[in-house]
Amino acid sequence: MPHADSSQDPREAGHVHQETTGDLLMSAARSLRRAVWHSAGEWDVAPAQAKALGVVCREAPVRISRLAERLHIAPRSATEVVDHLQERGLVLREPDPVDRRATCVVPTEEGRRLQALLAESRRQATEGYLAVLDDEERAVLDRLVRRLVLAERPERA
Amino acid sequence: MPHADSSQDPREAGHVHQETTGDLLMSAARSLRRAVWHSAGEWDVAPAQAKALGVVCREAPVRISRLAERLHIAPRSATEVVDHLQERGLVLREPDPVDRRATCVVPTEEGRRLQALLAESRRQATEGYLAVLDDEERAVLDRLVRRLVLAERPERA
DNA sequence: ATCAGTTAGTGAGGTTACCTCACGATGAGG
DNA sequence: CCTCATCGTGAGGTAACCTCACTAACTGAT
Repeated sequence: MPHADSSQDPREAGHVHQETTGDLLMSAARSLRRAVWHSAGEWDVAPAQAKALGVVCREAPVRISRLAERLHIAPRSATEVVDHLQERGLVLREPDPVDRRATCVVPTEEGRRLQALLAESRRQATEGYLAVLDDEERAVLDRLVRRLVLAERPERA
Repeated sequence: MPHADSSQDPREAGHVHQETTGDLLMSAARSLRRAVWHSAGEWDVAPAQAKALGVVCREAPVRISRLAERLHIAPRSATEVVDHLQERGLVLREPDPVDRRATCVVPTEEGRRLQALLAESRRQATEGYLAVLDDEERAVLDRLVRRLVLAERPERA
């Protein structure tokens, strides 16, 4: 009845072997996300904000509605993401010159610098996480997960 | 400047090709999570509740503190998860016979039935998502992601 | 038996990150 | 001009987590 010593609990002993490929895929991704999140710890940037900053730097000037699409969130929520980034001096709002209803978001110099640091830390964390696989295995994994992702967005091939 | 027609935006054309293995892994997992979530839509169960119900059914009777460990959340939060499951008649709280401070959570018949349905729907959604890969590719993917996961929990091998 | 330290669950209060609805300003097309 | 649609955001809300504090109960030493 008590679960004081989980390392002796027979119900867990073979747990990894019972996990399906799907479970493992999600588990691996979760671990990678944690590694990436942890690697960016010194800059205190939430994942959603980091992602938004990345979109802004890549697609500037970008409308808030467009940012919402890219982040898969409601436009109202994208407003708040931009609020936070702007508060930190990482982005600016500018009027859209061709449509006065719209607002364009652009990165500041500081925003671009932070984005570059975050991208590098993300790259290193990923590299470290995948280091358990050799070059060929990584190439195979890349091919397989790319297949999965492309199957969902064939128009992007 | 305007992004009205994103399918014509050259900045996105080669996007998938620029994505790293890590990005793709996380993207694939996200899509799988969405597929699983969507497949369970008719039962209106949040992912966290589904996961908790699974733990309760597998390890019953299970203490709330143990459940919190398994869910990687604070015990206080596990209390609320159990509250919600109990409100839906899916689990019951019982006194722990060996420690009067503790509470054990057990599934109801309805809870077990729903868990079985959720597990099957999860299995089917995963199967569907991975169908784009042939048997051998799936086996390779399984092996690779299992390597990644085991590298993190070697004591569970 | 007593006591100090620890454990278990939960009330109280809080935060984050999302959401819907509604609204004013603006644009497109008839 | 008018109707309908678009854009961003104010107002208000929820889910899912958290910390802190507390009471009840347990453990082990004396």
